[in-house]
Amino acid sequence: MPVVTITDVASRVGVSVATISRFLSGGNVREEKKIRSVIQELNYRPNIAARNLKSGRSATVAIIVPDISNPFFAAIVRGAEKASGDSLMAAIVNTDSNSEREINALANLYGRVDGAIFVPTKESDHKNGLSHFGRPIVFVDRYLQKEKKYDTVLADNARGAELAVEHFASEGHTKIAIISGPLDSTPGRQREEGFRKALDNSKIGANPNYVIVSDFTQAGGYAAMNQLLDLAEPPTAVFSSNNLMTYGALNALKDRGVRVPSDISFIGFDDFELSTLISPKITVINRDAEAQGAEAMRALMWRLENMDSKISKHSVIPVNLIKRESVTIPRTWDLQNSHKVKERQSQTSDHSNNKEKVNE
Amino acid sequence: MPVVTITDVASRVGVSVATISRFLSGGNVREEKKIRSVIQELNYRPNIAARNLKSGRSATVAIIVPDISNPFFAAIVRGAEKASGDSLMAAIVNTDSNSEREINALANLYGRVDGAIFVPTKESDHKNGLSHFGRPIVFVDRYLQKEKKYDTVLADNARGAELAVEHFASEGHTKIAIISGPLDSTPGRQREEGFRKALDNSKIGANPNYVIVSDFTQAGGYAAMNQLLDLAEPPTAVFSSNNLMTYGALNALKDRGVRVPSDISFIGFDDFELSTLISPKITVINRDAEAQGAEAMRALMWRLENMDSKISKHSVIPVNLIKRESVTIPRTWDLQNSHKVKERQSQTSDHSNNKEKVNE
DNA sequence: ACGCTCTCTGCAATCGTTTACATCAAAAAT
DNA sequence: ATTTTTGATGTAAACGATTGCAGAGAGCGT
Repeated sequence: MPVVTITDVASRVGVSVATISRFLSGGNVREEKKIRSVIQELNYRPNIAARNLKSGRSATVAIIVPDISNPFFAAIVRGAEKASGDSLMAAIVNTDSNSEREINALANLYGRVDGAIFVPTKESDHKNGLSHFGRPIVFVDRYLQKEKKYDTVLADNARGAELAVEHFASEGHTKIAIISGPLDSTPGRQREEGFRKALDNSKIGANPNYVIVSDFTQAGGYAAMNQLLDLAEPPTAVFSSNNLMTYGALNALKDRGVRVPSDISFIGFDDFELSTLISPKITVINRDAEAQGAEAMRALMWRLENMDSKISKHSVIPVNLIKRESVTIPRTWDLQNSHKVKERQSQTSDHSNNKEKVNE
Repeated sequence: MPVVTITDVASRVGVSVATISRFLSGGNVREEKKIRSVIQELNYRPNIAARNLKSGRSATVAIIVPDISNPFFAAIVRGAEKASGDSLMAAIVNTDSNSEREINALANLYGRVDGAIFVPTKESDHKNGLSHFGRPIVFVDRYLQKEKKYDTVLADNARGAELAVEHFASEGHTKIAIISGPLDSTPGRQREEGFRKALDNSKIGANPNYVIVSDFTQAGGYAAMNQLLDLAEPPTAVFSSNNLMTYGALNALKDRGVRVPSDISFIGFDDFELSTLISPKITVINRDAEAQGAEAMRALMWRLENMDSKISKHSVIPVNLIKRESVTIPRTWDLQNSHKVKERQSQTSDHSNNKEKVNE
């Protein structure tokens, strides 16, 4: 099975290679019909490497995510793929939430793709890997704080946290805790900030004991929830900043025999497949992750067509509250003793060095 | 920022491009040190398209899976990526369990990758997409029955089903049902066959009413479990052929207030993240999916080095039973009435057209 | 001093496309 | 009938790397 090239097709049809090439790129040619049949007959496929070399483009983009098995990232990828249509092929790269692997991926991808959709693990600097990459990058869900020139498609994280707090508050909760993601990741930071800002606005005030900074993993959520339950005055409501920590937190609750929502109310960020299988069904903050991925792909495609544009685009995906069964009013005992929380707050608020960040 | 090519490096160092190229591919050159520093200084990166064109290889392989958000496939991918090391880059392609998208992926990948690890959705024929692809393919977890020449890395599916049946039987169950995957997918077919063979071997015999052929989705599992519960004599033990259907089946059980394991015993194929979060903890048949992915990558890499070898390799990944809390002895009532099942079996066994397949 | 091997070098062809340019026939305008 | 316009075509030069080939020194044995 010899490899068939454009030259073979040309000589078989009896025209020059230029004509075949023009046909391939949609130009008008006289022998269109014959060309079509010869291509079919010889089963000719253009050599992509040659095409890339000449054109300087690969018609491929990368989608770089920390953990593709996380349903949320999977949805982002799906949305992006759908939006890419036939014109572009998407190569998914999994970094296992490992910054080193991110840098590696960018290096490997250099020259192979025309651009990338990137979900970095941390907000901290990527040295100069990005400029070396030298191609458009759209940041989704997370971004690098120091890299202002790149397009971003983020969720309305602060608003999501706010919705959770408001919902808790409307049910009468005052002892509201957050299991936060890492503060050097965009959603972790923004949700934590939103959470505390919302508490301040509602005059409940943030209790630093009720802010546990964890790591977006199931194990982290498990440990964080235990930490909250070990407090002298455990919270009556807990907001978990992502789906994996939600799994862990619920696991901890179950292991300690704490019932949801009668003992403690719970809201998680990001809906998850089994949210309705477990009991009770979990109330969550959600956003359309597929739409977010699609928006990112559109942004990237626009950028590829407008490489020289200096303006950077920043889209925000709305969030919403899905009420299910994991939130109810606090237990009577907690209601009666809620003044204690306020006392405790005023005692502790002075050494709350987290507080500063809220006002940034 | 002009693109810097090998020529720029060569002229800067004061040698020919051939020398630079030889340095790049590890040859001995006199000016090694200077070349290194100039490359650094100019930030030269070889043009991959040019390299691919000349060499005919891309140093990239594709991993094509039906649903990357399924933790099982995610594990396969992770294992494969790990095994690939630095020499190869892996591009993941998601087909959404859609045969058309599979064909499309193969076509798009043509020329872009040196080979592929492929998890097809169905066992039925891929027309001639595979031969058009013209590069090594290793089939993992699933394969195409008509394509004998390709390497495969399958799980010991039949043995897995057998383990489940044996475990049920050892607890005294005789009314054992399977929620099977589609019979035109490898694991679906092999698990169903293993299930029935095991029942036959154990002299319990397969009851066709207890074989529900579903579709490997959560909704399918839900419907299938309901169908089983609607039987005049529901089974006392149910084996679900994959993780997604397990979710659905457990959901159905919960919605109908059927308790596991006191009312019904349950085993699922493939472990899943939340298997210990839900109550009771689910007993499963498991296999090391990462190892399976790694084995596939090794097979592919071997094949790439031995393109002309005519022998095809077929590896089988072992399975094991993870005992947790979802299996116990059947309820007394069922025990007492177990003879009824046998009556029913003999009544229905004559119109069991599924039975034939066992003896294939 | 001679030929021999050994190691490194540059030259130039090559991989399979795309595309600027010139060409040329046919259709349209005069 | 002649000029102009139109549209498709072929020629040939890229794109940026790799590699067979031949040559040039250096080292070494005789």
